[in-house]
Amino acid sequence: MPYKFLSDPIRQYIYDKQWEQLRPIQEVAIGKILSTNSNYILASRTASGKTEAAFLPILSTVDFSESGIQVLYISPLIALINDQIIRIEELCKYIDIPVTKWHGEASRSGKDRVLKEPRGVMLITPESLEAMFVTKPHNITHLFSNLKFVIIDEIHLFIGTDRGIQLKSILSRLREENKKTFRIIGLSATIGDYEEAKRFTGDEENTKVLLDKSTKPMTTVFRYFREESRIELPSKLLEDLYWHVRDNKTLIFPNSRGRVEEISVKLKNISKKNGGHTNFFAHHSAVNKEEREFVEFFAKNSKRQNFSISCTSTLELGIDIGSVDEVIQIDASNSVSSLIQRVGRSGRRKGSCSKLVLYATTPWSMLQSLACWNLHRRGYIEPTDVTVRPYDILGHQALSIIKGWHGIDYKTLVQKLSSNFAFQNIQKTDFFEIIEHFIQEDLIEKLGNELIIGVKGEKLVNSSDFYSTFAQEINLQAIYNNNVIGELPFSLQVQSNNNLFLAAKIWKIEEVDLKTRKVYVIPANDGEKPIFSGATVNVHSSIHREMFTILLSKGEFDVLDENSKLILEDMRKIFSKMDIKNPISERPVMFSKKNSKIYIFAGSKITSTLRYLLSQIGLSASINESDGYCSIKINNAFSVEKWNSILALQENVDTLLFRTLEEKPYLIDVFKWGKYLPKKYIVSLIKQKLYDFDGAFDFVKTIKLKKGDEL
DNA sequence: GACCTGCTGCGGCTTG
Repeated sequence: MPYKFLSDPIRQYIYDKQWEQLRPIQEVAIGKILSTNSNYILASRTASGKTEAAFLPILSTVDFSESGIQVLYISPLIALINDQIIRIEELCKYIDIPVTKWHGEASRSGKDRVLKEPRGVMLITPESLEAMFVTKPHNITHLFSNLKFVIIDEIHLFIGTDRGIQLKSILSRLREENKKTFRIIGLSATIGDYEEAKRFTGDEENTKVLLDKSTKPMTTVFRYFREESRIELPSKLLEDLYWHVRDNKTLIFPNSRGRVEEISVKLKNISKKNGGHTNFFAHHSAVNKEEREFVEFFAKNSKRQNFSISCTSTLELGIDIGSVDEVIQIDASNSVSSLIQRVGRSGRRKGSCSKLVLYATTPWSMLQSLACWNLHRRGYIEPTDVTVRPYDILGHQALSIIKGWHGIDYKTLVQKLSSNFAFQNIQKTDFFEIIEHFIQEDLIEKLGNELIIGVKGEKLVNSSDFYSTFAQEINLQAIYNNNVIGELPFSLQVQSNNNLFLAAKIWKIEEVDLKTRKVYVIPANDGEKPIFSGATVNVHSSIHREMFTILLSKGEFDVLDENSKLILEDMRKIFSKMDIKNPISERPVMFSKKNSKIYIFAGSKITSTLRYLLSQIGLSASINESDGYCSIKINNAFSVEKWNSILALQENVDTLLFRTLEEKPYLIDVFKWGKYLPKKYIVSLIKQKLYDFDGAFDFVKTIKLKKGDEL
């Protein structure tokens, strides 16, 4: 019984909380964290008590009479820090240690207090740590040279991503500041690749995964309403949805900000006609922050009142909005991980179960939704793509180190970069090449053996934009009566006298001021959803493969409504004619004298790589939206010879990409920190991040194309 | 088809 190994004050906390027993992940984590010196990844479902599983043993074992911050909690979101600090402060009262939040919106006074007397626990974002390394490196030593534990919340968001590589580098730099090693505890409900998660600590050997695979019972319903137009949702779907949400607390996830607005405004209108409540909200990145916080507050504190929040992934993570009765997904989620996080927002109360409603408006979206749900049911979570050689973040961190040190010896910099575990797969010769290029480009200046920030580099490192790995989207601010409602993108839609939805309300645009990037609006009664533009969607190969498998199998799904069943039956009928015996090694191809269509079912990355390769052998190829992005259409006759000739490109991929970069120089803008690198590293980043050439060539080599129907 | 996340320093202002 690990409970007895906890310190007295922590046991008192548990007693006062009237917990009858510890959760499974807590039992295991307490035992392991207290009895070993390993790093741990705590993987268990949402609302299973992971935060306490980490903090209870850590607060039991750390000697807080020593000076310095000893426990550092790192979160990807400010909102999460603001929620967690309440729970953590309550816990820390029992051992009488201070808890400080440190992020861009945290108070100056709290920061000043902890700088005067560094002690206890700190909650921080990766960017705030980066900023401290760049502008106040003495504070890093002052605060963090006696760290015992680093806790990383929602660690799946960091694994393999740019932001995660930056955090890895920061952890590596923190290790340098500490004579004794600190331990790392990562928390997540959706880890798809445990080996990669272990590598995140920089000490794979000494990192263990504590996994609680148990799930909450979940009820699922599929609903199908065929789309009537490309722009608006079917009115019958909205009617059906309304009767579903009116007497519940619900979250609705429609995958795009425009749809979020459409749904919240239209549901509110339907509710008005039927005399229902008016608590229909919109929550996404372009809704003003105060409004979003109001919506979160409303959800958390509404005991009796029902509500319906239409939202994007802003409400996917652990921000505390309490529990909702039902989670509704409109058209398929693009990952299993995302679906799990969303479902986890319902049924959080003890004894209740998660309720999920999956609406679809096209056959392919229904199929993708079914595939995600089926993979989740089998306990599968897709791994995230990992950038193995992150040259761009390397360049960024080189600038960060030089700036923080106010100049550094050339050799010392290379030594620091090559011992940094975030860059362990990058060759030493590449460090030199990148630094030399930065010197040529005036990002770095060389004075003898000393490197300082160059003229052009100063502009970069002195901007607040330097601390993050992701780019800021530039929008227009929508203003009514001196209040900011939210943001609208630059588009033809944003013109005087146009009416648009924003923040679940309808507005008429009175004036657009492009200079100050402001749009002045007044309330209106009718309008349309705003059009936002976004990044490319990345659907993992496992989802496409599962879709194909479902199409070729005969298994029935009780969760489908009658319409969905008929749709699936129709799709299966078409594919049954294609003579595919093995969904793993065969794909259908359909062609006529003029056109052809190849079903890929191998994920977005391989599909777009194949499309690129086909265009490079002179074929006009496009990814087919009407097949759920699972097929490629070619405006030429198909021949096996042509298809196989793709393989001849295998040795020339770099040359092709160099040429593409020349033709389309704007492509490098995709990489916020990559655009300053020598061309060959940009080409490498394209290969690592945008495409999957190995996967594509492997597809051509191993997949047998079988002739299906004529087009 | 089209998610999300973060931020210093400084000048200049107001307020106690």
